[in-house]
Amino acid sequence: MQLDRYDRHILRLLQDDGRLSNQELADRIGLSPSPCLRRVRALEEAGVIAGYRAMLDAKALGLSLMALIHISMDQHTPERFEGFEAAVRAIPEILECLLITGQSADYQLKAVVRDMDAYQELLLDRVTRIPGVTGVHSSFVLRRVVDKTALPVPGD
Amino acid sequence: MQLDRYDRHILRLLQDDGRLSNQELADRIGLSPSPCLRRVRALEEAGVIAGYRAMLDAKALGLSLMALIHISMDQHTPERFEGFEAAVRAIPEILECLLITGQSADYQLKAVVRDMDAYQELLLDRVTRIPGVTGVHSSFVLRRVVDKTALPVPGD
DNA sequence: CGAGTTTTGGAATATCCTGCCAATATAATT
DNA sequence: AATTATATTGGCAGGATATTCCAAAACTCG
Repeated sequence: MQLDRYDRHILRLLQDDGRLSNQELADRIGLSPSPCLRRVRALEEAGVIAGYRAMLDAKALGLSLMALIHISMDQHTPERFEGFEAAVRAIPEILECLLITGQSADYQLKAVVRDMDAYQELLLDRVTRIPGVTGVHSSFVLRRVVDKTALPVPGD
Repeated sequence: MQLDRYDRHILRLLQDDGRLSNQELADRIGLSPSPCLRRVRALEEAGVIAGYRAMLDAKALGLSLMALIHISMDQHTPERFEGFEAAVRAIPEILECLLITGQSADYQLKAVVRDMDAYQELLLDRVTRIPGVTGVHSSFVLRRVVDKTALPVPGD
C-alpha cells in the first residue's frame, strides 16, 4: 500500500492519540471529515493500523517490577518451540516474547509483576517448569528511559 | 486509587480496544453510559489510563527488522547517563530504552528499521557515536511470539 | 435504624459519525 | 494541448454518540 502525505500525517497523529475524533483529525491534516475518515478506514482495512489500545500505567496498577528473562532451550526442534510458545502465551504477566539471535539465549521474555515475591513465583513455578527450558537469566529493569509504541513513519 | 470490579472490567476492555464507544463499553460492563463515562474519565485523571494509541503494523510500513542492542557505558556517572538518554530519545527508530541490571550491559535498546543497511547506519553513525558508549552487542529478533501492551489487571 | 455520602440512571443538548452525490482535482491518451 | 477517464474531495443530512445535569437509588457509618 502506497502512503501519501495525508496518510502519513494521519498515522503520526493517531499513534500519538488513538482517540482523536475524526473532525479533529481532519482539521489537523487539512482535509474535510469525509475523506479523512475514508483514509482511516482504508488504513485499517489494509492492516497498516492494526488496532487501538488504551495504555495503562503499570505503577498505578501496583505492577512495579519489570524484568527481562533470557531463556535457553535444550533442543531446537519445532515441537519444543511450539510447546514453549503456547505456554508463554498463556501467562498474562509476560508482555513480550521474542525469538532472538546473537545471544546465548533463544528467547527473551518481558514480564511485569507486583514485586520480587511475585517474580519468584512466576519464574520458579511457571517459567522454569515449561518443558525444554534449561537456562534462565534474569535482568531487572531499573528505569524505562524510552517506552514508545509509535513506529517511525517512513517518508518525512 | 482503589479499583472495583467495574473499573477493572473497563480497563480490560479498553486495553483490548481503545476505541470502544462509551455506549458499547457501558453495555459490556453492565452500567448505563453516564456512570461508565465518569469512571473512564476518573481513570484517565488518576493516570491509570495513560493514553490511547493506534498500533501500526511494522511490516506494513516496511520496517521488517527489529533488533535489541545492549549498550555498555564507560563510566556510570549521572552526566554520562543523561547525555546518553537524551541522545537515545532523539532517535525515532529506538522504541525502547531500558536501564537494566543483571547483564554485562547497562542499557538495552529496541530498534526497528527497514533492513540491514538501515540498521548498520543506525548503529555505526548514531548509536556508537553517543559519548560514553564503549560496548555494543546486537541481537536480532527472528519472530515476535508475544507482543502485548495489555497489562494484567490485578484482582481477577 | 436513620442521616450523610456516594453512585447511579435517564433526559436533554451538543457534538460527532457516516454514507451519498455533485464538484473538483489528477492522470492518461491521443 | 485538449479531452476523456479515474480518483479524490467537500458538503449535506440523518442517525448515532458524547456529555452534562438532576433526581432517585444504593451504600456507609454512627
